[in-house]
Amino acid sequence: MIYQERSVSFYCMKIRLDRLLRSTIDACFAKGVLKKTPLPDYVIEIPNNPAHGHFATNLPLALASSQHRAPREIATIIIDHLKDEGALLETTEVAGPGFINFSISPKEWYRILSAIISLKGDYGQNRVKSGQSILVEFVSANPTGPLHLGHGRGAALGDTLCRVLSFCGYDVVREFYINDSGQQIRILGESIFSRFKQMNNPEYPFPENGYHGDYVFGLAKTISEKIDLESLSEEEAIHICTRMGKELLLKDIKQDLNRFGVDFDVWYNENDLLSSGLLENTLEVLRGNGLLYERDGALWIRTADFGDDKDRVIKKKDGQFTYFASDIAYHLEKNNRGFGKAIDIWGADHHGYIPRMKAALLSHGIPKDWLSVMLIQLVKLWQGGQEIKMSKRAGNFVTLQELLDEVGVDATRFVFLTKSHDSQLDFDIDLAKKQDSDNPVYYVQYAHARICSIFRKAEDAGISIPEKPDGLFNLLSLGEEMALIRTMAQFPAILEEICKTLEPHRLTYYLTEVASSFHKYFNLGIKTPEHRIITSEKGLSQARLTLAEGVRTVIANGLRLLGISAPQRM
RNA sequence: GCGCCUGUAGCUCAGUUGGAUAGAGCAGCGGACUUCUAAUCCGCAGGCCGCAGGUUCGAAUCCUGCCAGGCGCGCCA
Repeated sequence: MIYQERSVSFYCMKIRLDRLLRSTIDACFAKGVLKKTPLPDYVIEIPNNPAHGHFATNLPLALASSQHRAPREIATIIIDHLKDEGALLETTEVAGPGFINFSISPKEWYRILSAIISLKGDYGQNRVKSGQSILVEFVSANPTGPLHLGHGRGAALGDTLCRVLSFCGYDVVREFYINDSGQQIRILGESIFSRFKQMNNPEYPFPENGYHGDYVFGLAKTISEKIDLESLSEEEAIHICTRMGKELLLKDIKQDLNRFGVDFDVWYNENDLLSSGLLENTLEVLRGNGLLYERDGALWIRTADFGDDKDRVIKKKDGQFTYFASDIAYHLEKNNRGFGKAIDIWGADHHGYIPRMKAALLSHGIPKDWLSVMLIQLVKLWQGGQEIKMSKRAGNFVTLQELLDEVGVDATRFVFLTKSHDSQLDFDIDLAKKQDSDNPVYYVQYAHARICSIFRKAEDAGISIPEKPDGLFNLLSLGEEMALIRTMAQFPAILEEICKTLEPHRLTYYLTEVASSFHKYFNLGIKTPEHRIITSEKGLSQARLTLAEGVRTVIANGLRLLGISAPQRM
């Protein structure tokens, strides 16, 4: 068995079903009841409509054209030849245009509940990817201002992706690249210095592309209190402002991220890249491979040979390197560190850089799919019914910090993770502020708190989950109970899918579904006391408590991966 | 002009590898608390899945062409 049953029981179920189908087809070929043809593409899926069973396959439909027979007829043949020796199935039926619907025997579902209970915090893990190393670079905000909404979205997305990847067995390194050299950071220094001069001379000119945010005044004040800037030459003073401004901002950035529940393993300085000679080395290698040439006084790299639209300048006429130059060196360095895969999370406005980056890597023999770039679309901010246009340079933007003050970490993370990173996100401040009971995050958290409350009640009543509850599971016979188990069973598959598609937002939707399924079940007990979790029958209560414990486990594990708290009371 | 992303209910968005009757939240209307927590549940209403073709047993999903919005296409950072 390839998969460890304890960690991926749901997949296991699907794999067993698939194996059963394949051996049945083989048997049909051997008996001559079906023509021997190559197996077509087909799926085994969970039908939308619960009346269609737990799993359905379109195999008969897919076989129809090569068999030259009606799909329903083929479906009947397959069903007639099924040899379900492991007693996996409860029912099978031909349905619709030629699907086969399967329902799995309750015994199999109980085994999954049993696994959840014993795995606890580990449920959902799988170790298939054990050892595969992966570098995730995200946020990477320039230390020229505080983090804003867009960074928050990237942080939430990257962090949760990393949590899921490592839970699924990848060896993950989280990295923040600090653009701490170059023109932008220089302008920061000039802006701070100008604000300092303006304290005494309001007429002192402000740099044309300077940073207008209020925080620059604060930096000027802080720095000038520590250093006597007047005693220095202007050049020296600007240098100090640049260095200290960057450090102070970086400290704030780290603090904000930490508060947001996001931590990095590596803070990589662009300066180190330059001072260590890595950039120079990279250029030499490129030159050695004949990938560089001079034109119009600048140095160019032949990215067009590797899929880019055109060649790119790597060193400007004035002798300065472009950002692209250090980005190439940086990504080659990532590759040299031996990662099996790299993921970059960028703002969508950088999408034009993907082909040139991949071209540069490919020119070194690094395949295009080694690097995956996830683009984050814009976050638009709404307040008072209209959009607030934000610009970092103009200094008019809402910071992550302000957002967290207003909305809180849990709700902010949840909102960011409900949308696909591919679609723009409208963040309505008014709504976010007033949201306390309507916020979807509370819906999920409430399910957790509710279960905790039931356990407190159970304790008072002297009921607890027995050491080995498995024997009681056949008391779980309500449709809602079985549906709950089936939903819980999908958790590992959801996580696996997130790793494959790099779409963490699936997790928020899934958890909402689990919570919904539980709330529905809970509400049965309001009208019908015998459907409560804690009933007059001890065995039944214990079985239902075990089920509730499973739900609590799934929600807690899921919220942990989202970086959201799972409160005991609300 | 070229490229990338998006277009699904009044609003914000999900929708698995192409599957059966396209979903959720909010907003609207009507119900359910002598409870295990009503931050919940149930029901009603709401849709030309941007438009037009094509592929096939079958399309929101894949292909082509349009339309609309966003973002890119620098020896800017």
